[in-house]
Formats: sequence, structure tokens, C-alpha cells
Amino acid sequence: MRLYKTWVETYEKNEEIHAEGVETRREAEGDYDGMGSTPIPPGDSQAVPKAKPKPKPKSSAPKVKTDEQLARAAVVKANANLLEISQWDYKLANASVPKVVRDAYVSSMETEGKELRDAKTAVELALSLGQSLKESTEKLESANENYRKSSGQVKKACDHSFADFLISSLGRGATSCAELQKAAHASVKEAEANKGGLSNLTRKIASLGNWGKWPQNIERDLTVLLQLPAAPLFLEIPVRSNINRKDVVMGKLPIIPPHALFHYLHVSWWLKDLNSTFPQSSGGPAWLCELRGDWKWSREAFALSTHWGAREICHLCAAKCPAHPNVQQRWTNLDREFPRRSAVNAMASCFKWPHPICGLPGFQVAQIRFCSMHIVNLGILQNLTGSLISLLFQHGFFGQGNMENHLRELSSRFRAWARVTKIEHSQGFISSGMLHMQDGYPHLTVKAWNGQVLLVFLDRCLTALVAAGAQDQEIQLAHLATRAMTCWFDRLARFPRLLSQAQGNEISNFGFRFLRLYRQLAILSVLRSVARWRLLPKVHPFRHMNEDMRHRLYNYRYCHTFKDEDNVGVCKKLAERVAKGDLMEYRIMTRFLLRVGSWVP
DNA sequence: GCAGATGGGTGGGTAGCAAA
DNA sequence: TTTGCTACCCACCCATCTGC
Repeated sequence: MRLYKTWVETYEKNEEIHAEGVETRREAEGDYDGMGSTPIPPGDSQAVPKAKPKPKPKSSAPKVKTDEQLARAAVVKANANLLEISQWDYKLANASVPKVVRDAYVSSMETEGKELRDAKTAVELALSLGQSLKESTEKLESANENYRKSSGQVKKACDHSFADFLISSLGRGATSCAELQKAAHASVKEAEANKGGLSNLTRKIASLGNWGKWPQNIERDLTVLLQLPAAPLFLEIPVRSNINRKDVVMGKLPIIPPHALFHYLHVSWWLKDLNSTFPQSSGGPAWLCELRGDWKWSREAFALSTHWGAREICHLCAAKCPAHPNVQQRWTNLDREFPRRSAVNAMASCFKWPHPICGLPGFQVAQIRFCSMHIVNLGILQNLTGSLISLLFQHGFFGQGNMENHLRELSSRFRAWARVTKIEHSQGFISSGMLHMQDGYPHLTVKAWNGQVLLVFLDRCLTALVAAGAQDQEIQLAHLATRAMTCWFDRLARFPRLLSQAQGNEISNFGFRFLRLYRQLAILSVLRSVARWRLLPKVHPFRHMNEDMRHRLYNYRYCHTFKDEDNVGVCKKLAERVAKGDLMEYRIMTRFLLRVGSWVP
């Protein structure tokens, strides 16, 4: 949090200083009508002092609930208990509880369920007839309490959190199969000595390899116990030869297609036990929520006909390329909220051929998400920082000399600033090779996080430049755009996964403010014939991301691919653990998928 | 005395076969 | 089909040996 506190505190002051001039220019151009019916207020909305809420008078006695309120609470609790009762068979089966014991538990719970249903019916009857609820509510509460007491033992039988922890450790490469069995065996011994309880799954893990007698069989027995989620396919790919690392030979790479894995998690869970009382219409424990990846990956993986270079660039809306005759339809029209595609239109217009994922239950085109890291950090930000450095060089902020000297001075100051502010980064000295020209525009190639930190430093540089009296319009606009983007990153990191409406508005306001200012910078660069502030197609998905955060209230930090790329580290750990034979990749994949196979929600 | 080579022990497996 | 078992492999650790 230290990173963000460094600029948030000073944001309002700077915005107040510069916002007025910028807003006046914007209104004169008349090209911005805000986001739908919600215009972006000049300056920060927090600038308006809020009236202090009046302290509530303390009540002298706790509020007494009415009979009806008590009855409704008891009915809600009974409903939850009845739902839980309907799932015991499924849960016990997944906890590997023997069928005889399972049936006994389920039968016992069904008896409790009958008592609950009768008591609940009595309450509802009294409610409908307008009779006194006191007696029936007490009976229902008593039935709820009885169920709570008697379900305790069944809950214990389903609790295999220790076994899940062990298998999860194995799937992360943190332990070996033999260690897994030893830990489970030790738990069983301790539980027996102290007459404690243990889940059936932990006992089964402890019994692998004939209770550790044959350690070499443990992995085999574990694979049989947990079962692979799906049969893999083998792709033939060119790889370096193991013999001399120079020749290229064809190797077999095992994969499980995502739709096959999803089929296992969503469909086969209830197909494998049709007699289960688990509600079948809801499928297994998994549900398709989002498909994450960068734009290029999504285009190739889902055979999207819409992409940055196509006539229609977006699978979410009908935005057209800049050469389209209708100006309003072009993606460069950053002020416009394009209407989203209907499901039928998306299926007909966006896919070259139907991907198997399209046939999954619950699939929608909008679930193919844009990754904020690739769109912003590795796209817009690289052009923004490149242009900012170019602008600062032009004004001699980093002294005189050639480009190499400028970059060396920038790097020195940046690293010193990061040391003092204790912001971690891995950015070494920036060379001229990293600041290259892309289609004639400056473009800084740095890692995603380093770019984010560098942006904060460049914001500091612009603040100093403005404080020194720089009046140039480009500097003023660049300063505001940079500040808007840093605040956007701040809110992205600060806010939770599910946003409140106020949070959604706040973060999207910063996003739209950035787009508006960046577009003004792009126009200015054309008027001045200076190659800076390139408008990438990625600004269009950036607009969609902000629209989503405002309307759907979902923080885009939770659907970027930072974490997914960390899986490389997990795979590396697993690769170090498994045997290095011809089937090494297959073993890594099966070990990785053990977590999926063992996962019970 | 030190650094590198060597060899045995151990852990964690793989492959395969026969009995239950 | 599952389980018990044998033979074997490989990586790593650690003690010992060897050459400089």
C-alpha cells in the first residue's frame, strides 16, 4: 500500500490546480458528453466537503423482534438446513465414506428433515391463516436446533481438510507422494492413540502402498484413488533432442483441453452418481465464469474473426476499424459507449468456426475477458511511458547529451527514488534498446509491474516540471493523464473483487478521464507534428473494462493474467519433483491435476 | 590444507509381473 | 482389475579418497 499512498495524498491538490483550464478547453471543443448520462465532474468528486453525519441516538434497550420476524428467520434457517440435508449423500460419497455408513447417516438426516418440513409447514400455515405464530415458531426453532446437534457427526465425516491440504501440497510440488503418505499415516497413528477422529480420505492416503510398506507403489495407488480428471491428448511438437540439445525431434506433449476439464468438473460429477440426491440441474461444483488470456491468445484460441487488425475489432461490440466510413462507428471514437452485441449476433459474427467451449453450459461471448495486464501494463502503459520520457527529454529534464545519457540519468534517479520510497521492482538500467520506436512512436519495453512503478516516478517528474513553472499545454495534459492513470491503478489495487456502485464509478471515472486526456494529447501531437501519444487499438478494450467496472461492478484486477503466469513457477517445482523420463510432461500434468481431481467444494 | 573426484546410502520413484 | 512384490533407475547427500 505504500506505493499508492505516495501519490493519492497529493492528487486532489494537483487536480484542483490544473483541472479548470483543461475542462474549459474540453467544453470549448464540445466533443465529450461523458459516459452515457453520467458526466465526469470537474476535479475530483472528493473535493466537495461532505457534511458530517449526525450521530444516532443510542437506544436504551435492545429492539424486540416481532413474532413474524422470528418466524421468518426460523423458516430461512430451516430452508438452509433442508438444502443441506438434500446434499449429504453427495458430500459423503465424495468424502469416500463407505456406502453402509453413508446410508445410515442419510437415513438419519432424512428423519430430521421430515421433522423440519412438518414444523415449517405449520409455521407457513399459521402465517397464511393469520393465527398466532409463537407456538409453531418455537417448534421450528427446536427442530432446527435438533438438526444442528445431530448433523455434527455427519459434518465431521465429510471434513477432510487435512487430506485436501496434503493433496494440494503435492499438486504444488511442495512435497512428494511418499511424504504425503507418511504425514497421513502419522495422523492416523496419533488419532488412534488419542481416540480422535479422522476423515476417510486421510485414512485411505495413509494406507497407500500397503501402509507405506511398499513406498514405490504410493504414487500409483494415489493416482488410482483420486483418478485423473480426464484422458489426455498427445500433441506432436518439435523439441530439442535429449542427446545433444542441437537436433530437433518430434516430442509428444500431453494436454487436457479446457472444455474437457470443464466437462469433468461440471457435468460428470453428477452423471457418475445419478442416484445422488444432489440437485442435478446445477451440475458439478464448477461453473464457467470467465476465460482469461491476452487478446492475441483469445483470438487464436477461440478462432475469433474480430481482432485489432480486422474490420470489426471487438467481440463485445460492433466497433469498426479507423478506415470505416462512419466516424461514429470507429473504435477511435473513445467518448462513445458502443452497444454490446447480442448473444446471437456474437455467435454469428465473432467466430470463424464454433469452438467446443461455445457448447459449454452457461457460455457467453462476454466471458472471453480482456486481460488488464496485457491491455494496460503491456500495451497502453508502454506507449504512455515512452511518450512521457520523450517529452521530458525534449524539455531537458534529465540534463543534456544524447539519448543514452538521458536514459542513464533517468535510470539512476528512478532507482534512487524507488530505494527511498521502498518500492520493490526489478528494473535495471534502461537502455536505448528498450526505448524503441514502434510505427514511428516512442515505446518503452519494460515488465508489467516495473512499468507501473516507473509511471509513478514519471508522474513525480512531471509534478516537479509543472511546479518549476512549465506552461506548455502538452505537459499540463500529460501530467493530468499520468495522474489519472496512476489513480486508476491505485483504485484497482485497493478495491475488492466485487465493487460497490461508488467504487465502480470512481475507478471508471479515472479510466474515462485518462482516455479523454490521452485523446487530447494524440490530437495535439498531430497538430504539432510530433510523434508521441500513439492511439493503440488497446484503448478500446480499456474503455470496455471501465464500462464493466461501472455497470457490472467487477474489479478487473481479478481477471488479469498475472496469477496465471505464476503457474510457470508451480510447473517448475513439479518438474523438479517428478522423474525425468520420456513421460516427464505427462507426470507434471497429472501431478498438477491431482488438485482438481481431489477438489470438493 | 584444500578442492575436486569417488562411492555408498537413501529417498523417491518407474516398469513389469504374478497372485488374489 | 487390484494389489503385492521384485528389479532397477536416478538424484541427492555425505563421508572418504586423491592429487595438487
